[in-house]
Amino acid sequence: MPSLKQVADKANVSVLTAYQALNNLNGVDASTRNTVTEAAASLNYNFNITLRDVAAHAGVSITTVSYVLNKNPLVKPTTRELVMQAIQDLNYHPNTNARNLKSNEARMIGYAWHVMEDPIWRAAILDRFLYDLAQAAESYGYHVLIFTQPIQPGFNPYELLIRTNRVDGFVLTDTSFNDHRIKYLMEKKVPFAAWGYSNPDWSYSYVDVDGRKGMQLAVEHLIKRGHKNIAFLGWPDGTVVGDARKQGYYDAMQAAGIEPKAQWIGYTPNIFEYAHQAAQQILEANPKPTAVVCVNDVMALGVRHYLESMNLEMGEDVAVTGYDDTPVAQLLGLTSVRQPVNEVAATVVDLLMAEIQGVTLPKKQVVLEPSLVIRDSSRGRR
Amino acid sequence: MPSLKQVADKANVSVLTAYQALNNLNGVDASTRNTVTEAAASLNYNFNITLRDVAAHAGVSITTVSYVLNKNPLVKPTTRELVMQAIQDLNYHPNTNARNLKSNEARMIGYAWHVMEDPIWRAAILDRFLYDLAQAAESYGYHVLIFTQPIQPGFNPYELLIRTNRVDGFVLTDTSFNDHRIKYLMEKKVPFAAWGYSNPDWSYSYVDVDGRKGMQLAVEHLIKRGHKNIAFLGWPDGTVVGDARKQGYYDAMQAAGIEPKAQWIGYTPNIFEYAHQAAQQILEANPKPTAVVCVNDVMALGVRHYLESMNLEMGEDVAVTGYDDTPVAQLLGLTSVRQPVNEVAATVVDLLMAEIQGVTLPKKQVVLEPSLVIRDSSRGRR
DNA sequence: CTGAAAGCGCTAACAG
DNA sequence: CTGTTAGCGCTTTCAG
Repeated sequence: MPSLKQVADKANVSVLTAYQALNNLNGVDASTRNTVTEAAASLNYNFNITLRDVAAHAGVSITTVSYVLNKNPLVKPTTRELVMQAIQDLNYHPNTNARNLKSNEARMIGYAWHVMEDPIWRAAILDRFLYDLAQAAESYGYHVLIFTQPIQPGFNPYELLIRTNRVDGFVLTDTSFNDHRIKYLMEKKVPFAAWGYSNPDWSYSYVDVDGRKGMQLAVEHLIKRGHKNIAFLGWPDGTVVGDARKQGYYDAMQAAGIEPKAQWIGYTPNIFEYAHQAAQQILEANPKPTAVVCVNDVMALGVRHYLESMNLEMGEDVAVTGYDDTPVAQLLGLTSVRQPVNEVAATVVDLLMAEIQGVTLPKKQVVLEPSLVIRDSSRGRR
Repeated sequence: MPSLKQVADKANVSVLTAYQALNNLNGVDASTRNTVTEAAASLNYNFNITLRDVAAHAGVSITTVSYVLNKNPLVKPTTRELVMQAIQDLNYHPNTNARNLKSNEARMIGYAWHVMEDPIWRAAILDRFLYDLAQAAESYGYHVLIFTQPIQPGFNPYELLIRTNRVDGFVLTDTSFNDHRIKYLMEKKVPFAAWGYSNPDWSYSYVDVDGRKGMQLAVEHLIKRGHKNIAFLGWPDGTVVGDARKQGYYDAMQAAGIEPKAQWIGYTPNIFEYAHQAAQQILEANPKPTAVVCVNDVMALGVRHYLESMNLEMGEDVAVTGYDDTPVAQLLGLTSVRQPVNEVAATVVDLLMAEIQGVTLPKKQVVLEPSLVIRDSSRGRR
């Protein structure tokens, strides 16, 4: 309840002096400091600088201060200056909770990630994407709240966060077909935007990186290098991401007039060791592939591992490409398809902000193009 | 301003019916739904369920509801049940902003990470640590707010977040000697806890993983495998982390009565390519090392790369160990020192919570032990 | 252009 | 054991 002004009055000094005394700044003599400290203690003052304090120090009403903070153009420039100075003097920062309570918002977006079985991609996405996401959010005056998604039936962290006004909306990644999170959020009309595509008949805000195109780039690159017997190592059918990438392989092969042999196609779960085994099968095919495009970097590393065990060299004996351009790809010289993560993050936040503000965008589905990063693993002799 | 009760009264129905009507739940006939919707519209009702609504529906005062929410034991069990039911009926969730405004807290901890030059460690820490951090925070009813640290003089995100009541404290990682963030936070008495040690004469809450011990484990393991000529590849002196690890190398060598030759010691910045070059120098020493312990996994991969270029095999021809047990280490079979990331995160949050609550812990510096994960890179013949 | 005042949704004396 | 009430710090009509 007590304001800085009351403390100042009680100590018989100015608001500014009271502030300086309480914050151990110089320019206040010891006895004054003492008087002020006692006054503060007797009033049970809590040291929070509020609008009221700034107003008292500037000699204006709190309304005026609020207007200055919110850049309301009605304020006379001289008054504005006065208030700005007072804000500086007292090092005032508005209380977010109060502001949010009043405006009924959180200026916060929620993001949770899955614990996936792919360590390197999981790591890569978190690093680059999360950073870019935070930055994009900050450009809107928002922040990112991260949370975990416990596997507990009857407990929905998304519902909890939105209903308690903790966040204004969500960003999703690693979407799947019939994604239950998307379903829930659409049903409840909760603002969200996703990185990734889900069901063709669901209309929600998302940005997608064209996986078909990415794989085409890889295959075309190999063809240009003289390869014809190009194998594909992917995941079992049914994942949105994997299926799109596989389609890209077929499309590029067809466009080049090459008939992919059935033995060139391998499917395994996204596990390094399995990829090793699958690589063996594929590379024993007849005609023998001279190149393998993989659905992601983990799989490509599995292939590399198999080649090593056979005393063959990736890039020399068999060309290999990965997908996602994880840090490992860079370290090991693996050609890989790179997604424009920065742009994805920025776009996803743009889409989410539109949702939060209730703005209807003409196009709330954005498809971005991946690019191919060529390294030694696809540079060797044909 | 209008409460659900007012809407209900105007439509001449119960609070519960009004709620059901407005949320398109079943059990309400179309005409009632219409009446309620109109009443809501005419009152400009905002669809937020508040304490007041729950109280009205349960037929008690808002205090009682608040007591139930805060598990105040004064409430009679029957009343409690009644209120719980009302909360259920209306799917009520308390507004965090209001609660935080009242209690002057944020129930949020801030975490920013550096953009470092080490991609795989950066990725690794974010993945494991951030997840564990979020989980630990959630166990206290807190959440993690992530932010970036722009390199702009005159702009201090830490100050901004704490002064605006966005967060109650911070978690730091990647601490350095004379860390300016720690200095600032200590000066301003802002609650924080760090993963990592800084200046010996600064007394702040931190958890540290004993780097000296970790390196000792690696060296002892190699000695047990029969190695004597063990080289060390580290960073230039002056980093808290690097120096501790180097000390561990010397200590373990000395304990085994081995005199490390000067040519066995290499220093380079934390860059893959440099590590490759340094490895060459070290391995041309006389007597020639049969093993190299590295200050982290990136350096170890640099060594591995050099070996490959010489047609030598890591683990077969030269034993190599890394540090940090990043995902890549796992994929490539690199023996590495693992930090108990989960425990670090949990402890750091424990320490931070004590700071926030103003509790003085008997021991606010915690040192945890690393462990050695043995893989093929150190298994081969001596 | 500036000020007075109502109130966002909640907590916690204080009084019954 | 429960209700009344005064704010937390801010925004924003509505008067001046």
